[in-house]
Amino acid sequence: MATASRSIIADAAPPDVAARLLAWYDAHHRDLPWRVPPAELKRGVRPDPYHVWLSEIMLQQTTVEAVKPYFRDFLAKWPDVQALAAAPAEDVMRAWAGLGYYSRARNLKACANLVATLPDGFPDTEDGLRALPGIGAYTAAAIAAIAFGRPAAVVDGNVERVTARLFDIRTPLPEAKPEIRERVAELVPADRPGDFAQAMMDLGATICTPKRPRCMLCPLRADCRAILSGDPELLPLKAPKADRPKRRGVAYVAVRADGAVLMRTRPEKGLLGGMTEVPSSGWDGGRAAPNGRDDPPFPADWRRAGTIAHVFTHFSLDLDVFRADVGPAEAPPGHRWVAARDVAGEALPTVMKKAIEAAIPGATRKQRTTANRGTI
DNA sequence: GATTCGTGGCC
DNA sequence: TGGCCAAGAAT
Repeated sequence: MATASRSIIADAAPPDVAARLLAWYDAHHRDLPWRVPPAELKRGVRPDPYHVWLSEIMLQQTTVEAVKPYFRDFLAKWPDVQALAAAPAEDVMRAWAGLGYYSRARNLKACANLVATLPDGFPDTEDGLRALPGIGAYTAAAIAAIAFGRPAAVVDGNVERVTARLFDIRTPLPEAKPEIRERVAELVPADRPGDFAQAMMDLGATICTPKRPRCMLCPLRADCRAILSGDPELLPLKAPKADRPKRRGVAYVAVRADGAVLMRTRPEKGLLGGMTEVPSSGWDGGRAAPNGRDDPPFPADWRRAGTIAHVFTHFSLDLDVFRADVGPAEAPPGHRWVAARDVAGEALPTVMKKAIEAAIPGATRKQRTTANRGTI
């Protein structure tokens, strides 16, 4: 009888799933620097689209804890999109250094430049947002829902996991994405789409976690089909990942008598695009260990300073670091001498900080300077 | 659809 | 230790 009565829409979710999730969110939401909490939202406070956009770009494939200090720093430096648009691109890259996925910073700057010319600022629709650089399907939906109250289906990794478990979807990712998107779209409530999106993500981050989900605390426990028909932790299924090859390279840290370090800027596109590096060999896996005689930026008494290991998304790198102490010299074409006190302020990706630290301990540590000690 | 693109924390 | 994962986008 019960089975017969629900047979027409046998796999539809109960109509009050969103309401129960929102009630949980009201009580258990995370307090985040870029978030307008539900109580304030109900009081009429509107999120700043610039804050929402900036945080969403930073949060792409990046943990909340890693983003927090960068978000605060960016807001302090550039309080609105006009300020960011007016900033030199190099300053933006320097501020982004360490956060990873550096094309995000380039796209961020390009997007700010564009939005600053629009009379109404950020577009308030999913399609309009989707057309901007650095904004894909997820981010467009997230900004549309959170900043503008649009009923968009916001699907990130958290939502994929929660939804796959809620509906016991056993199709592996990424094949299951369209089905998941449809399921989420059916759940989005008309009145609080932004809070719903953030509630799904908070649930995924704190309760419906990848490992050892805390199902006993889950507000959707009664609705979850993975609990009934299996082990929620096993979902979502995922296609096997490509292996991560090992590569090796050589980095050269040339130190002048006054402490200046020889550096250059990487090409705009590709790995670590637009970021600062010390001269180095290619990082091809085929190259045998440091035969480095041919690679140094100029002949000198290069001495091994150590080897650093670094893991990128698609390869692991062992980098042999050589150091040479040299006298006054012209920087080779495409290179520049960076004064000792300015090294820490360069747009150094983490792998380069490691390499420089191996040759000059303490060189990349940020310290007070006369430039920032007295001001502000 | 498959690749490329960082980094740090966790178990 | 090494694999996994994190509010994905661009090509």
